[in-house]
Amino acid sequence: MMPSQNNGIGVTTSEMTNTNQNSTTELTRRLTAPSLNTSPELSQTQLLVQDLEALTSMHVEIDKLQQVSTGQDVFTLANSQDSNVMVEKVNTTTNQGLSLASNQLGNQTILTSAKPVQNTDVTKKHFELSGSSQEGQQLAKFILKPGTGSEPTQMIPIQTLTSSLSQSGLDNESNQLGNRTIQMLSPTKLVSGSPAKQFVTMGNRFPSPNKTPTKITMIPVSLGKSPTRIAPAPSGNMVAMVAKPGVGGNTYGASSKGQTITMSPSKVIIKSQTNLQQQQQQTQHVVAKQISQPQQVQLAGQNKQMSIAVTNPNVQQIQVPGSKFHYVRLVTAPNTQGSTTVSRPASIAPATQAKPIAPASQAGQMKITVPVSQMQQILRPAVGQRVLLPASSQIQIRPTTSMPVQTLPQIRPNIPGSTNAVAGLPPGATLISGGNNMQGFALVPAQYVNQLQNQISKSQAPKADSNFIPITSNETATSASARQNINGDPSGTRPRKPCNCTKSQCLKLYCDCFANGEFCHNCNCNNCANNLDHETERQKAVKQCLDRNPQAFHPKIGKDRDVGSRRHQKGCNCKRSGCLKNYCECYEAKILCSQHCKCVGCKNFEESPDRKTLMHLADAAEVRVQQQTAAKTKLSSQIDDLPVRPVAGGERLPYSFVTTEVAEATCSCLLAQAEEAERIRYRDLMQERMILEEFGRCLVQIIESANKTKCE
DNA sequence: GAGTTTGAAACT
DNA sequence: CAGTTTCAAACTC
Repeated sequence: MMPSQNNGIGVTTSEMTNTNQNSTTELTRRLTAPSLNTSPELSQTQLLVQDLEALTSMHVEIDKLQQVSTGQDVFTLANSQDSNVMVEKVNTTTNQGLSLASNQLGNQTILTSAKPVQNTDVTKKHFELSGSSQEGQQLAKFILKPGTGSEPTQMIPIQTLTSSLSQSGLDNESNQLGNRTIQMLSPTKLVSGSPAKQFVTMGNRFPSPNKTPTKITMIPVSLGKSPTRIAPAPSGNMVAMVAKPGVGGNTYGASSKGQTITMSPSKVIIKSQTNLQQQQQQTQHVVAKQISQPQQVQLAGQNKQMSIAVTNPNVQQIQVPGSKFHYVRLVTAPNTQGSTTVSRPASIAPATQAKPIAPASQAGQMKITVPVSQMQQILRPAVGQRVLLPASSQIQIRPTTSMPVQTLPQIRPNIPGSTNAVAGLPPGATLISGGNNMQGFALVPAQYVNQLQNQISKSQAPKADSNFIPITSNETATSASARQNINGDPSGTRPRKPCNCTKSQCLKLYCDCFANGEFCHNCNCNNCANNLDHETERQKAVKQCLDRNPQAFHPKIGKDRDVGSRRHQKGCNCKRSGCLKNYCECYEAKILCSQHCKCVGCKNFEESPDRKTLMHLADAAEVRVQQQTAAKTKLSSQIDDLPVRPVAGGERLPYSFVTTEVAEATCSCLLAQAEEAERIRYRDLMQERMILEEFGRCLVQIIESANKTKCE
């Protein structure tokens, strides 16, 4: 956690080395002064830019800035007579007219230049910003303060602001990872005082899609080491705010005339109203558990769609004891290209646009649509942490290793009009009804998101639709495959067996569901608390288990590093089963006992005759099952092909041909074949095969004679 | 389906 | 850490 004194970039005002230090210092002084926002001079547009990468690639316009802040809240963006500010691409060669902070400390880089651009529109102020950054490093954040008239526009590094935050009593946590810094504000700040204090009105310009991913936040926020961003709002009087998450916090907020959205990795609060004061009363929560890095939040104007863009799926789940929510830590995406540059979605599209937010090249995006007008229907109070997911895509979700709290093995699509569509939805899922826009959507626990994104990115992102806002996913939850199914199904696709717990509330490792990090679903358990409705208890239980054994949720069957084969990590302790029954975890996992086992009378070793016998039996049984399955399939297909003959009063069904006589004749044939196979002393398998083949021939005969009958 | 056996998990 | 108890799955009848 970066101390607030460090101001996020480790640069103090006195360290600035720009050419207009005096004016910068003066502005800094004003900013940090109690009368900061009441200063007429400061009632000018100020833009806080999170990092240089954003600056060098973004194109953001903020218009209709209003006086939204008073007092010491440095997040307030004061109104300006120049109602617009535009930040454009860096141009290091034409630095002029701005007071700049320039410094570099450690791996932190700050903006080095900015200049106003010739205004073509007198209502707008343009700036060109420049700076240097080291890839993947902390970047500076600035306040842009456009001058009026001949007064030079000033730029102040964000550390000044940060410092002010601390002084103003806000919870101010910052952290950095890679090139991201996020500061946290107390959530109480979100709702206390004049609402106007806390919001920034933003315009409806958006970064060009073909530019580098934009990272502009009105207020940078950090959750742990995770970067989080809020994008400028697209239209209307947008208000953006970010606050600290936590039991009440770390909330990213944005608001427009009709809506206020506060968003965090674990919680999204959406308010819908026309009055900011009413907002506080009408807050509803969309709790996004394990949501994948909500880096960008966008809001359209009233009656328009709210957009939530979430990028970078690298999420670590954070278990917070006693917390109602599952928190996530957002971590830097592993860079597979050897570069430290963190790739980001290239654009932030206006929610009002009828175009997809992200470029088409951004495969793997998950799209979320939340028509504001239906928000009340969609968002429920924080019963659980959920995120709105499109249920129309084929989704399979698998448990991940790193997440003790996990998901169901499968989410089936919600096909509009299908009554079965809801059957496969996970616990906590909420079907969306109502407007057309919501068709095919369901609210599901957000911890499914990782896996969901994983799947989506593997297959295909849903087609671009103006009704959707993408949640980009450029990396998948890789831990999913790590958990091996102890039943020998590493794919995890096999449906999990329902548990039958009666006393443990499914909150102990006795419960397979819980032990596998899954919610109970379609189980036969009593008094189950392994679900979203008992999150607190569940969290406690998870913590308890982890306290007892940090590896409690790790797969029991792993790979032996030396041998490279699967083995039980702890080994079994069997005493009476000889490790040849499913009581034995090794045997159950179809692996041999190892030196780690403390079993007595073990027969589960390579050369064990008992084991070999069992294996043969098991193999034979398996083959038998396969053959039966194949025969059934073949038979059913032949029956399907069997033509039906119309009879008086209706159609004659195929089985009408299989009379008692025919059945008896068939049995005779089969018996004869069995005797023949026995006489030849074929192995059991072969005998079965011969009989089945004979049965097939009988069937063919039946079918042929039926056809003849039909033709006659 | 009820009752028994078994071994992992939980507890002391 | 060892002994005991609890628990739910596996197994038997």
